[in-house]
Amino acid sequence: MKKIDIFNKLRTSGLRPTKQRVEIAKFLFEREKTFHFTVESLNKLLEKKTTSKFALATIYNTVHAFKNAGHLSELEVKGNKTYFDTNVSNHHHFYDSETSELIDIDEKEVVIQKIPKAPNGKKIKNIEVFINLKN
Amino acid sequence: MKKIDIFNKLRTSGLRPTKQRVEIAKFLFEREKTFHFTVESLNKLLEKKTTSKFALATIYNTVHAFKNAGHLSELEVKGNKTYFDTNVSNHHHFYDSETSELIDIDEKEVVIQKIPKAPNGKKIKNIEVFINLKN
DNA sequence: TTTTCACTTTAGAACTATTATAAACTAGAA
DNA sequence: TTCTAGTTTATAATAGTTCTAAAGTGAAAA
Ligand SMILES: [Mn+2]
Ligand SMILES: [Mn+2]
Ligand SMILES: [Zn+2]
Ligand SMILES: [Zn+2]
Repeated sequence: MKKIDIFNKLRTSGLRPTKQRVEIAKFLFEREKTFHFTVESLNKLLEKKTTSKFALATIYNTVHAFKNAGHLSELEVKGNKTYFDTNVSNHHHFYDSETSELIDIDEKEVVIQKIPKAPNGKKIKNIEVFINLKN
Repeated sequence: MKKIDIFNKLRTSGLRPTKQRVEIAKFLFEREKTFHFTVESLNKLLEKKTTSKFALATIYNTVHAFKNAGHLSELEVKGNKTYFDTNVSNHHHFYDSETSELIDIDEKEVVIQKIPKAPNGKKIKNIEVFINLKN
């Protein structure tokens, strides 16, 4: 994803392409593989990989703006920190609780044969499968 | 589960059956259906349903002691609070994010036909399925 | 261009969930 | 009954996140 695309991505989301947002967007979205992170881990990586520095509040603001724009999704992971995912399609995860490492599983790699029907007047929105790993 | 059983459950877990532990254990374990809760919700319910009062730290201590003893499991739910589950067997959940309500699904109610193999030298510990609901 | 201003960033305060501390209390062995 | 390790408790400390309001800035309008 090139700079012009980052600009468009931000603009079409109603987000002004500020210096900070562009740099964080490049870091998050210009990569081949899915990236799973917490605000803390993102902050550390940005400190390491870029010369600019960002207020922690800006990282929170930006990550939430991207999430609200549909460019990031939030993950359910044990512990008190919020995890984010650059893969916003329906997909599943391997999870290694010892290393807190998450690995994407494409939706098509998991086939479910049988599930119970949704309770009362509710419908199924989506299904998430976590495969917990050990050594 | 009767009082004597609560006493045994605590004793055999190496936990002294104190007034507080017995009362919390009765509240958590003397019920037909699975109970999903946060420390905050448990605290409020204990205030309402019992005459004794408990220091918040005691509720944290007790819940963690029960978890370490294998009487409670921890759940992965979006948000910053830690959820606990009185069902410690492998099972799945319906989840309604609007009400934060969790409903148990027995392991046998979900049949998975195909999953990818675990990465590198790792093995699959268990599989958790979350069925997200909408109205 | 320059001006203007709504939007954004920022440092720090505030807030919320959780854990640590250490003094007072207590279950239960002796 | 005495004794003590284990437990409870109030409170402080910590960690993750959100709020606040002042300073800065992108970009539309003049
Ligand atoms: Mn979490
Ligand atoms: Mn959580
Ligand atoms: Zn993912
Ligand atoms: Zn459950």
